[in-house]
Amino acid sequence: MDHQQLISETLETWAKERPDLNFAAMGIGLKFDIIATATMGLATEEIADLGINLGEFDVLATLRRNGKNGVLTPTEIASAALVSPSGLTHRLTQLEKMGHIIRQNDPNDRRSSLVRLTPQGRKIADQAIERISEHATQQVSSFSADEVEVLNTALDKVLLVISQRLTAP
Amino acid sequence: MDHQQLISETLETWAKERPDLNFAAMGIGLKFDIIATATMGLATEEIADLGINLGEFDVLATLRRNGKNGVLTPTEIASAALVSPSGLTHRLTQLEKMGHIIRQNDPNDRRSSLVRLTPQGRKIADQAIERISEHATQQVSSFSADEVEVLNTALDKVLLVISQRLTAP
DNA sequence: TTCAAATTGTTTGATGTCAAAGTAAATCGG
DNA sequence: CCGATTTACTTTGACATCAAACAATTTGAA
Repeated sequence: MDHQQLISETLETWAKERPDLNFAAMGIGLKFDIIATATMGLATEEIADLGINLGEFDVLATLRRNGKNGVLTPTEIASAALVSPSGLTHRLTQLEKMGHIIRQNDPNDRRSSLVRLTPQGRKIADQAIERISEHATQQVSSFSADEVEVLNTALDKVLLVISQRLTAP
Repeated sequence: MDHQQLISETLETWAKERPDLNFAAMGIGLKFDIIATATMGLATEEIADLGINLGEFDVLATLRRNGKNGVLTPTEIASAALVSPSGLTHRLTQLEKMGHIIRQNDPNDRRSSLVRLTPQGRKIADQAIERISEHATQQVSSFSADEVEVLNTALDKVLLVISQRLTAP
């Protein structure tokens, strides 16, 4: 069964069982979830042969993006990549094994460390971002510029609601 | 840092480092991911005190929705809940421990089994769907009916692209 | 100065998921 | 009718993630 059909059938049967509730908004949430899961799954496949997953790419990308020397502390990476400290430790360990990053001592703060992108890691990051950006572009290639604009605006509005809800629970 | 800001900063720095690539579409993908993750996280919190997570709710909901007797086979549930067979087995085991479902032998096919919602499980499912539908409604409460319509249309279009891409890899 | 509090990164333990192998039973082709 | 294939579910092993506990270090206030 098709995803669209699955969602509409879900909403219809719920409406029949619980006519006292309103399910219109829930459909939007379901769609977000299915779209995000599928999109991330496809992106993961795009870079699988580079030997990294999407989380590891996110770390490389954060280092690659951050300018001249490609050096950041784990704390800086974690907040940019929206990952827990323990999750980041694991990613860094994997990336270091692969030779994509190295961990050095921070001369100014011995609690901390400096994560440095290696030339090899930089190369992988560049290959991955090419594929991922192209894949994303292709995914909305059937949209007009106006439609992309409308979609972005709507997404921004949802993001705003979420940010408010997260900061003021 | 705010999610919106994080995304726009990411896109801007990428554009500076790789002016040869187009990142407009990638921003949409990032937004989908962040929205879906946050939405599912909030929904999980909504039902946490019922003792179930979102995956387990999905199983209860599938049974609850499916009409008169609340009985389905694991295969039927798995395809409706978009979960792997092994993942479903684990969810059913947990739900059975809690007394929300029971597994019975299928008299017609001894390979199969019948998963039945208990009265207690039905009660939990009803409480959960109330909270989740209300939470979803609240999340888009700042949207006009027109805006909801526009958003749904855009999401449907993305879903269509994804379905095509998944069925024809 | 000194010691309590905060910060940084890692370790540990638990969870939820999947892919692949495994077991059991039904079905289908010759 | 019987062996091979398919189907249905479970088990196993691996993985990514998180929260909480931890160790090392810095900061800041008395």
